[in-house]
Amino acid sequence: MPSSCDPHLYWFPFRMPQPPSPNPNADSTAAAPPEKSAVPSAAGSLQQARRDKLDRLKTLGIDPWGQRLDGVSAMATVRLQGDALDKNPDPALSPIGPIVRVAGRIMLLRSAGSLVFIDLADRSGRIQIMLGKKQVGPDLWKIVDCLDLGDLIGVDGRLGYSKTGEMTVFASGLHFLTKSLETPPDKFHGLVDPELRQRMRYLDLIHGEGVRDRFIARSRIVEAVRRVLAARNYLEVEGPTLQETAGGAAARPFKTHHNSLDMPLVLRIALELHLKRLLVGGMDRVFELGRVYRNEGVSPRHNPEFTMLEAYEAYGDYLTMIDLAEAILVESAQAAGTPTHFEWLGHTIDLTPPFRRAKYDDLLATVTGCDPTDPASVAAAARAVGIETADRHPDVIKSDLFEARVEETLAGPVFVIDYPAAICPLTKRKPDNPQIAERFELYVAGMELANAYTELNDPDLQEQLFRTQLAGMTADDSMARMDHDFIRALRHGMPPAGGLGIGIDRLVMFLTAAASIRDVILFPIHRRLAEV
RNA sequence: GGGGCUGUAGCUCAGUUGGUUAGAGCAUCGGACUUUUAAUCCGUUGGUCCUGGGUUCGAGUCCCAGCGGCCCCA
Repeated sequence: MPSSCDPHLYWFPFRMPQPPSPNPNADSTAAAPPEKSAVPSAAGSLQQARRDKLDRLKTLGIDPWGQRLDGVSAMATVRLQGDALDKNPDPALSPIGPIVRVAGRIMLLRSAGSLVFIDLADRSGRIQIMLGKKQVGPDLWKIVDCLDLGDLIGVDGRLGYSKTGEMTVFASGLHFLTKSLETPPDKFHGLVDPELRQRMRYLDLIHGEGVRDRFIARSRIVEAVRRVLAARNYLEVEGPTLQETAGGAAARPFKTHHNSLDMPLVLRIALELHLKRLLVGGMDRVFELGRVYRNEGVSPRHNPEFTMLEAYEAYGDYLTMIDLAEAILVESAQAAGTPTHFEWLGHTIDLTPPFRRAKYDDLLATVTGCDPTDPASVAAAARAVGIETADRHPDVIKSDLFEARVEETLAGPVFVIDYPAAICPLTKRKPDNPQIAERFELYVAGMELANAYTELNDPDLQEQLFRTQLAGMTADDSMARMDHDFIRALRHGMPPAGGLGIGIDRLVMFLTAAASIRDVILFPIHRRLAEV
């Protein structure tokens, strides 16, 4: 696995979905506290063997749960040192390198008589350790006898190359750090069952190829997002996640309750309305990177909690935010090590800026052949693909048609600009055409990645649009719930502004070529396990 | 909500037309080996075949229901 040894390579090719795998009960068995069962089971005897070694360590005066160990070098650093050495395979001349100290988890363990080879892993990579009975002496050798796959150890030794040319730390010192009492997954296949991988992410991170690197990439991407915004003098803020009214998006909220205030609350579904209040408050350029919660279905592209970036810039508009979105994408891609050209979800992606820009109506006309300015023509095209048109707003029909026909054609990245106004209740209309809203969405591989507006700052129009949206809808389904305090804030004067939202999980999916949002969320939601 | 696939040892997987006591690799335990690379070789241990019904002389296998998982569609 050269990839996990290279601290600068975070990008991994699309991982094919693995076939489902057996044994949903294994998880609950493993999660249960160890029981001394009268009936010997495989799990029980495997655990017992490890507990026996734990006891042997105690007898030897070794703390099986370890202590602080200073001066540990990362595997990647040690490998760079090793690369600079003479790769002399002659055992008489090797090792010749510096003495290093490494620490990590035992991934592979090969015993050849009184010689033991270990593959030791930390976050940055792996390195081979050689322990010789003669070299470490009888006392340390008793500890070597107690080692299992999965244990954590520290090793002092000279860096060099084995007879077969493998970079190796030839151990002279051994620090036992932590005993592992559970059997690790198959050392070659690792954890395959996607459910087990997600429920036991800690194992997936240890054994799954590219898994850890993908989450490292996620961290680098978030760093890059903050870097781009900080460079533009944006201020990072934190709005409330507990709210009285869930506004800023069309989604059902999770409901909760505050005990001492005896007050029903909902979890936020968007960051928008509070960030705009901050524009009123003179914060001028603000962003929040935060979790939002939507009480909706689960799919390869949806998790009930996910991470959003929203950024608002006073005195800008949606075209300001196009530049910002493109900068964020380009910088993030560099940070994640994403190649400029790659395949994702069946689409060929070219990340070379500037990204294509296309008008909503033009795309609709090209793909469907209808006249987007003529509601009758749009409705006819919609009915042709089975969309209900009776008693529905023309813009809603247009939006459904766009989703049905155009989205899947957008390999992207492409900025779709100028949306039908009626589906954009928080967006400023074009000065010369109130039917068109100053909005863009960024599409890649048929998926919405970013969404931005010239923000509506007319309090009377905003209130009217809230009421229009509310009419004929249940509160749960409303696109925009009435938020009187927000309207009052607008009456105090919100500067003209551009606003941008990016789904961070989808951004990470895109830049690491993940097929499912569950591959980029460490602990995605799961059904509860059946009672055993 | 509809459809398809799927659940067997700690992990990864076989399991024939329904037929004796359910198998393999890894892992475990015991043995050999001071240069191994998923080490190898010899031996060993380990099972609520997801759960509950049903059909049958006989069910891991067929039927029904349920609980999970993956995918597609809405």
